[in-house]
Amino acid sequence: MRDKLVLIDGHSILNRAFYGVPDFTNSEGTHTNAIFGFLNILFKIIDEENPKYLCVAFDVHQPTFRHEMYKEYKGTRKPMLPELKQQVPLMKEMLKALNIKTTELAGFEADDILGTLSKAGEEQGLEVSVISGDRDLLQLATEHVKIRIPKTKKGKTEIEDYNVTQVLEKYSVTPKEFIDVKALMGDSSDNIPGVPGIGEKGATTIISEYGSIENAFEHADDIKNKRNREALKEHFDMAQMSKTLATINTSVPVEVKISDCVLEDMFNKEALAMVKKFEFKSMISKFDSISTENTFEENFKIMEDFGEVENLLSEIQKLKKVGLFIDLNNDEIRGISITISDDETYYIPVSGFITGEYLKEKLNYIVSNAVEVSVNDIKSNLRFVETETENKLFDAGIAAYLLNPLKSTYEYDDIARDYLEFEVPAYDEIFANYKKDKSVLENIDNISKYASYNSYVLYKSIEPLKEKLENEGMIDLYEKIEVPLTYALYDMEKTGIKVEADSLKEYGDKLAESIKTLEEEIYKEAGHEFKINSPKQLGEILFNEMGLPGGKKTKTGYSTSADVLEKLKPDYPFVEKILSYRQVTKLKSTYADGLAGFIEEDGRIHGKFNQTITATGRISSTDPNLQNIPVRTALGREVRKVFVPKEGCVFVDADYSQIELRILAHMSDDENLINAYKEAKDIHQSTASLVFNVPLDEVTKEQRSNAKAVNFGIVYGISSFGLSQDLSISRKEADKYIKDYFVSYPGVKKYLDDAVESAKEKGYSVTLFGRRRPIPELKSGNFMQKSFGERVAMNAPIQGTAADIMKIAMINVDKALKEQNLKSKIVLQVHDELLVEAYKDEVEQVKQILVDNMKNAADLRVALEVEVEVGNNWNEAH
DNA sequence: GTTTTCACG
DNA sequence: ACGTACGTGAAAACC
Repeated sequence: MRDKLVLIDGHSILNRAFYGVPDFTNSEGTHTNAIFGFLNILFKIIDEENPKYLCVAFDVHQPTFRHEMYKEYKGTRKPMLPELKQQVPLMKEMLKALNIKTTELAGFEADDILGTLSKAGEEQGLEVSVISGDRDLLQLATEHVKIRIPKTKKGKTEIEDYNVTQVLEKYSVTPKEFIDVKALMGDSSDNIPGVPGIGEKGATTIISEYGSIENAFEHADDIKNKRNREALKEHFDMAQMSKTLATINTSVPVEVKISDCVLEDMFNKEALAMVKKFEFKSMISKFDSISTENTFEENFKIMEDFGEVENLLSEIQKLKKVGLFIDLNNDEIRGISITISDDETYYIPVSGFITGEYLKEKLNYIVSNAVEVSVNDIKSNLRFVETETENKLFDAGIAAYLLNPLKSTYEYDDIARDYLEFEVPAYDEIFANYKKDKSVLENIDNISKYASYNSYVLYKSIEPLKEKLENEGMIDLYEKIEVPLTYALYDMEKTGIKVEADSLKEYGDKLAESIKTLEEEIYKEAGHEFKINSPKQLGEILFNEMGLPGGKKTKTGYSTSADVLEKLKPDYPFVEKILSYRQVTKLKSTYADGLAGFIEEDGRIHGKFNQTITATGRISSTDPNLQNIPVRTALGREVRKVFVPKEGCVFVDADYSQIELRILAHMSDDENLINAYKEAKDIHQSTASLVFNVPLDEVTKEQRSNAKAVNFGIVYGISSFGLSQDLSISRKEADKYIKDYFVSYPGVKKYLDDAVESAKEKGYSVTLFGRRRPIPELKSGNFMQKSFGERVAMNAPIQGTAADIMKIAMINVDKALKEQNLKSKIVLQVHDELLVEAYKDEVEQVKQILVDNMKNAADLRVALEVEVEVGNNWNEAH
């Protein structure tokens, strides 16, 4: 067997990866998609070929020899986008870390280096693979050199291979002849002019017959196609020049020797550190073999002896701070890990005399005897803690979230990397291969290692996180808002909300009937059965089989979204049935069936309210999502009727009225907007009056509704395109609305401009309470991304401030309910709405508490208004 | 696992 | 020329 040499065309593959992989950044805002794609291709190739040698060639960005001769043809290539450009040096660093040889040569293109090395490799008796996205290189294919062209589609990389036979099959010419084909047809991306008038087809025909441009020119008179014949005769000089340009130089003075390119020790510490920095989570498992060596581990102990544990914990009263991790298995305590000093970390598993109950007891002992206990998520730990925790628990997850709300997780490994400047193995590394081999999840060494790293990092992170919060002006936000809130949320989750399972079932049955009827009607009109909820099949039927007007919209085919169908509805009653079908199936699957699965034995749903998810500071709701229960249609609202207060209670529902617009009025200090609120005007009507320049009492319904859309648009970070879409008007008209709006509210205009400018300067936007949202998109060279960043800069302070205010209100409502010894409890929060399950004799007090605390949560230049209602189900109360 | 759609604020 | 309104989560279809 011949040894293998793999040669990679660096820029070409990076470029392919950049355009083939959707744009993304790590949490620092560095674009990493091209690097990710490159590595995927690299690892795939290495997996397949297991080469002995590997080398990556890059272009130097200087005029190359071949192009130097014909400078006038340079310059049509587009400049590299900054998102890609910034990845080039990082890619080279990454390769260096992987111990992969890279090479570049001033004055020559990567092609030439690859050509030279592939020839040399073949001569040394190696089997050579050249990896490039560029078909130019096909000319290099020989018996022992194959060209491999990776294609990234839909996240998967597939590689097309070309040896001599395959080139011949696909292009009907030999690799050498391929140069001549190119000389005739040209290549605009490579600045090869070719012969005007001869395209791919003509070039292939000529060369497959005559073998070369020279021979073809000699026999030019025999060429049958008149246009091609004349073109070749007239422009033979162009063809010759193009051939020079297209020919890869296979004898350039490369500095590297193939023997320098031995592939070894790729998966080392440095490379792992970079992969982690880039946050390529899926690649970390490739480094399994090295992840075992670690410096802290020696300080981690497993403590199974009852006496030892007792002894250890008896010292606890001296402790200032503790890092604590509760290890759960099926919701039961399986062990705990505590870190009590830099080199004392203990994992205590449940075994023998050490029972779950015992550990829970000790846990409470620790909390009451330590000055400060650092945990990752207070809310999820609270069910094991019965002792008073006031000001004792530090929540590293929440702190890390405030410092960067854009991350998807705030695990110990993220925290170590971001705030402690060291790397620790992540879950996937410790439990390597658990997807294939479940036993690794049971392995005590893995379990203790995981638990220990958790408590160790939690222990170490208190000061760095607090210091950072302090420096960034968010310590109050953390202490006064987020931490108290997490207790309020814990209570809400524990309380849950009662849902009538029987009524929900009936509702589901009713929907099922309706679905059946609609289905039959739809199949009848379509002429056959199909998956109505498949956009692909539906698009095919609507726009091809039935010939409805409307073109493509999505990457994959026709758009069949509601706003497209809505426009077709008046002319085609059929699509109305589709829309109904969509609505009814949605209600059934997501709500009727979906919610039923979450009703617990107490007849209540205990959903989760997540505090570290959103970019703006809102809370989110999952398992199930209780913040998107239908309200806009009558049939949807039926769902709300099954949400009921328990026996002896009613619901009291309190709603902020237009909180975001009021915040805008406050933050912009716009005179007209503030006055409108002060005079208690209908804000949309008032806006319409100003924007359309009509007296207040002459504002039409349509004008009001348009003004309402503009008001929404302002809060979202207005764009004429967005507004035009929403109102189904032209962009020009939308533009005029916006202009007129800004004339009416010049303060708002100034505020929004300032918000964008300030965010550009600082890199983040800020709410009234100091909450930050980083906006890396503002630095993008991509128009679309940058525009997105600008809209975010306008929206985030407003949406975020509203979230802050609601959080303050919740804390105070919760506190007031307790202080007044009421049994009534908050059960839901839906961004600007609070739902309280109120005992009947507490209703008046509850109403008062809600209104007072919500109104007084912030002192703005315009008053916050709260609407409060009472009902026997959520629908009635809202 | 990704894409599309749609429910809410 | 580009191609979107801001913030979420869940289900079905498809690959």
